[in-house]
Amino acid sequence: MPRVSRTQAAQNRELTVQAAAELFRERGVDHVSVQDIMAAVGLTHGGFYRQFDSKEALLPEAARYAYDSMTARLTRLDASTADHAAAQHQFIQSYLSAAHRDRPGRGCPTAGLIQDIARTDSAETRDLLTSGVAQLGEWLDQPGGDGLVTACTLIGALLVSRAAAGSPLSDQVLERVAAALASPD
Amino acid sequence: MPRVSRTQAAQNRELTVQAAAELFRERGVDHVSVQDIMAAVGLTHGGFYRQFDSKEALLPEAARYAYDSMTARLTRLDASTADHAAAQHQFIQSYLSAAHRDRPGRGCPTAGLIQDIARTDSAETRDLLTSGVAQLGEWLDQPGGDGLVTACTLIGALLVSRAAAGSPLSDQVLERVAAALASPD
DNA sequence: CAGATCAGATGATCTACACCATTTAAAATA
DNA sequence: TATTTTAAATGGTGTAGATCATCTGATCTG
Repeated sequence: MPRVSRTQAAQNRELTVQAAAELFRERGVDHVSVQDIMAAVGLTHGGFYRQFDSKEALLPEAARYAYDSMTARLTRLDASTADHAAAQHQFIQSYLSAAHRDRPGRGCPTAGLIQDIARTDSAETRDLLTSGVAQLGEWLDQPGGDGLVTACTLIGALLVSRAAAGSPLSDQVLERVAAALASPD
Repeated sequence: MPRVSRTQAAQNRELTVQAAAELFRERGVDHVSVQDIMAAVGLTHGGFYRQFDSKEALLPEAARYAYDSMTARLTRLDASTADHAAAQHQFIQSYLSAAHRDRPGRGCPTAGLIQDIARTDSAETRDLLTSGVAQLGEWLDQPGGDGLVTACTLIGALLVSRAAAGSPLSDQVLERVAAALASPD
């Protein structure tokens, strides 16, 4: 059924970006077809190219959406906890949870998109990762240690845990990194 | 020119695995064609399927080769330094170097293959990563801190640095993580 | 050294997908 | 309501690349 209201069309576009943001993080850009994305929204692949220039052009938009979600999450955490240190602690706990490991689609944009961003030509997309990591690093900063280093540790641990999924090491990594980040060293 | 001596054929097979190990780490399995691999060895794509069942089947062999190289490197480092702590220090320095960032093809197998291994169905391949990370973690162990955590930090930092290549953050990450791992905290 | 073997070359097939030209009809507008 | 827009569907086209059937001739075996 062709033609939908303007607002509906705009919403469809928005939903397409969101679906891409989820699927890209889950499977990686290469393992998601335009059909997959459109099917996730309940549309057919044909209309895609009226809204976007190419599948590649969707990556920056998807990345922006994912990073915006992360920023919103950090803000929400600060609002709902006693102090920033408590927010940091809670973030680290959930970042290193099995749930986060097993659900990359709604998880950390950096962890989910890092490889696709590493090989994209789009400077815009690369900038999104760069500022996202910098922002997270600052948010994680604390008297005792460099937040940027903490961010790298979290990202590395999550990626290793995902790649090792199924083996005992996968859980061990999450536990031991959480323990190390909790103790003052 | 068809038909080559047995030893030549065996060497060709070996070279194919090595080329795949390099190309896979550089570009990721999806961005390397069977032709690319065979061309790197100086052969045509046709003969590939006499030696290997599929491109997928090459991943475990390539991963094994890459991890063996890493193990050899660690052993060599221990042999060429005063004590293990010195070897660890030197490893960390070179791991976090711009050269390592810019040359994934010969670099850390975990950093290079982590996404492809995360997606593969091959338990054998996943086991290679698992034991590789565990081994590196033990090798990096020290009185002050958990080597597995250090390994995650290194891997995360390298991946972030690669994805951010070109921006100042890319160098910053390497420097600040190196500084953090050098100081006792 | 004759016959069997098989590494590697050639060329083709088959599939998956990105991308696009065209159509349709509902919504927007006048 | 008549006209104009345009979102989305349909149905391709073109290409890349994995896989394989077949051929060739050098190497290996007896």
